[in-house]
Amino acid sequence: MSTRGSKQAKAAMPDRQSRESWLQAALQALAKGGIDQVRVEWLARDLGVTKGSFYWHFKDRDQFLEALLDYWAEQSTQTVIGNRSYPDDPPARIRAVAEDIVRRDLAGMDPHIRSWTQYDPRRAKVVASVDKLRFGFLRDLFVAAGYPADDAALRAQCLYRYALGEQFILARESKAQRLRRMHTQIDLLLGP
Amino acid sequence: MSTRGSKQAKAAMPDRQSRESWLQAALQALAKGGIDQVRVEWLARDLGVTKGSFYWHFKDRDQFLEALLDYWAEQSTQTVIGNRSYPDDPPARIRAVAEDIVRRDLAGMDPHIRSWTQYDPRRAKVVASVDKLRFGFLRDLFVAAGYPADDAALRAQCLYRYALGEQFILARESKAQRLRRMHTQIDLLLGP
DNA sequence: GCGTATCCATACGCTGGCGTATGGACAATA
DNA sequence: TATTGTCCATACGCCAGCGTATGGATACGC
Repeated sequence: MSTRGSKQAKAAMPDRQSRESWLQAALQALAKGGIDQVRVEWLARDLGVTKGSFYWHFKDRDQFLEALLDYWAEQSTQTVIGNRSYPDDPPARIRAVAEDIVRRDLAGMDPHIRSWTQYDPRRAKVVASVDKLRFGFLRDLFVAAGYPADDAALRAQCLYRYALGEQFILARESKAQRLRRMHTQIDLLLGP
Repeated sequence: MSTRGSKQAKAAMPDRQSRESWLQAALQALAKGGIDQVRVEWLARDLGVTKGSFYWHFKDRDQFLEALLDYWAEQSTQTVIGNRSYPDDPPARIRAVAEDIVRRDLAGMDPHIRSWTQYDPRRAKVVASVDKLRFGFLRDLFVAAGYPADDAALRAQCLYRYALGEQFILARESKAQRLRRMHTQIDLLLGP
């Protein structure tokens, strides 16, 4: 599947398939224990190969981590935006998007990402762009719901920060509880 | 100062002074770059001593990290609760506490702490207890503001998650902007 | 078949950070 | 002055994880 045809040119596609599998494995490791769980030899063991493969696909660990951050940015924006078809009614739309955020597999990754990229300007820039994109998406929803631009922005920021904070809490809760609380927050934001 | 008298017993107090300075330095390192910035020899360099001191005060790095987590828990609960004298009027009280949270030096530490302790049951337990304490404090404020227990709890949870999420955002904002947004959130929570 | 490109295995050197062993500096007490 | 206890410096062994060098395997084109 994918673009791995049989008669591809020589230096054209640098074999995305296996390259992406490394990144995927790294994301999983990152989600579990933070960035210091992303070790070349550990990922190799997870994938059932050796380091030889890694150093064929990537120059070194640093460059790999850069690629990993970009990969995360791509994943975490694509999955939130544009994927599903949401209802047209603005309030219902906001609720649907918010519920989708709660359900996301990428949920829980953010603490590790932020902890990792903080105080590294180059990396923080990538995270900031993701924030900007996700926030803009939420803001437009509030604009569509009829709030003036300033107010919509403020409400979107509140919702976004709430959603991020939700990922922090390690408490074992049912998804229903999280959804109920999320609805509480949204209902407040959809008020006057 | 403190309890470091001249005629203390032999094995009574294990010299808290210098022990705490190690923990303090570790907290600062943690705030900057996460838990993998907390390295024995790096802290020693920061403190102007050598590892010899560290291994006199602590058994090994693992035990030190346990102590560090407890130290953080102690700091981050004591600073929020009980320290200052807040106004008596419940709404004003909530605002004052929230502003205090924004101003805290410990702000920004939470992502590192959460990323570090996630998926480590023993450590997660410590963080959960801190959450419980801070949440309880906020909930009582809403109860004092006249909300029934269930509603107060829900609103406190919303506020707490919002405050945590605020620490995630790396965007360079003025403190005034953060305060204004915080007031927006609080005003919503103090509504019907 | 032969050459070439792609992808991975094996083996090795190297470094950074942990932990330990040992002794020295300093203060307090006798 | 001698002794004891507290705290730190120095020097070393050790290992995990990074990166490299090299060769083997497989598939494809000629």
